[in-house]
Amino acid sequence: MTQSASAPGARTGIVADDHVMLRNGMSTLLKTHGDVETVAEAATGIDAIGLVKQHRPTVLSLDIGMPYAQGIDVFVEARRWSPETKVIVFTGMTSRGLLSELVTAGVDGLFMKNGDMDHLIKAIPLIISGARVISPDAALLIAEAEDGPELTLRERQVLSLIARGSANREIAERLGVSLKTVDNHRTNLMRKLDVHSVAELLSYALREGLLDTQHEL
Amino acid sequence: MTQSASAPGARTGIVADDHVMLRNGMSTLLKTHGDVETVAEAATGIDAIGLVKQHRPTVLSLDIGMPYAQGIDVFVEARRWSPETKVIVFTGMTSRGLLSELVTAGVDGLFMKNGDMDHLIKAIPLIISGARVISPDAALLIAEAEDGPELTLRERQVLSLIARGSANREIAERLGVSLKTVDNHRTNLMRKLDVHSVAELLSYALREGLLDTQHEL
DNA sequence: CGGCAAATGAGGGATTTCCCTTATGTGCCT
DNA sequence: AGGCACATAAGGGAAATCCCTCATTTGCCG
Repeated sequence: MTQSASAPGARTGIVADDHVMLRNGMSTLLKTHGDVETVAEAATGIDAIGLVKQHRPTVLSLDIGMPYAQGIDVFVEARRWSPETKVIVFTGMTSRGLLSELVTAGVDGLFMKNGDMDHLIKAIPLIISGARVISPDAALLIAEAEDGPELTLRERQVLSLIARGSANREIAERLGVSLKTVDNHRTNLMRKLDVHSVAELLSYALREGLLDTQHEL
Repeated sequence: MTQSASAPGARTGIVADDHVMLRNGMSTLLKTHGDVETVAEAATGIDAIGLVKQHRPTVLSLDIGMPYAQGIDVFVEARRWSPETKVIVFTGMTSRGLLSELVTAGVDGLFMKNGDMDHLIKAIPLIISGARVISPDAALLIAEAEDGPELTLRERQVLSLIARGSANREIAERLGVSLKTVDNHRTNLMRKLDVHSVAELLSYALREGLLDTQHEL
């Protein structure tokens, strides 16, 4: 805002995605519609954080489904090290909970990879000038999350460990509580989600992005 | 082969992927490195099959992780309706079994989305002139599959049903066998895969693409 | 302060897994 | 004909699950 806009090279960008082709596409988009020069690319969450720390770019385009460091953590870290960077999340994940968290955490843009590209294109200049834009498809998914069941912190922890293949006893040890307590959390979890087997539980955890499909377990 | 090669517009392509940006990228690549004009795009497996049937293009670029009609079936159908079309699979799926099947089924090119793009770029002209090219990273994954455990038909069926959340009793009914038989298959499955819980079993099924993360269950 | 949600823990019972052994029939390959 | 993989089925026992009820402590909010 203190700088006039059209000076070449004034705006820098970092593009983080594990697919080269998408990084190229996003770079082009940023350049064409936002006059943003991509100065670095990252294929993992950790790299992305490091590069943001180093370059403090105008814009960070971020996929939150990358190997090593995932989900909302990458965004939070990036923001911590460079609060003025506009963060655009462009992702294929459809986890309602995760998208919801991202919005709450304060991303500047949220767009789905399988969505309409026009939304993104039109939003780029707006975001650079300070607006926050959530694409319609993402907004729809988030709206669905509102009326979903709410899990407590402990329940989410237990669910996550179940999903990773731990038995109740292991979970009890890791959380430092009794076997019976874990059993109770498990029961409550299943009641809340209206499921009746580990597999169904897993399916939920998967949808909500509580599991890393590629690397965990 | 009966036509000389460099006439503009002579080569047509169809690009199937559920992400617009990747379709754009692939179209550009095909045009630049293969003189292929993309005549249609598909975002689902069903659409892809329909379009191939209709256009019978020189090249089909295919992601095998799309909604509606998945995996190897899309390739098989495409080949049935247009046997002379060169099919390049460009995917993010890392299922060793699936990749292996694709090669056996006879795809002309196999490349990973998170791999090095140069492999793909260099391969495009080769594939058009009749070569079959499997990228190094895909080849590596397939090699790993060779010394993996082999599951029988029944075991795969049982695994798939377990993964979808069915209890042994349901599986027994659906397959029309005794509860004990399912139990036995389950035991064998776990021994072969060296896992000891449903969650771990699920993890395997997921890695191998036996489950549709997006739409099943 | 009373009410309430969250987390903890236990009792207890029905059901299901998990995993071992043993056994039969079928079909395919040599 | 013999060998072998596959699918089928059963017995049986240890362990884990699923799912009730009940109770205590903590902390927050009006």
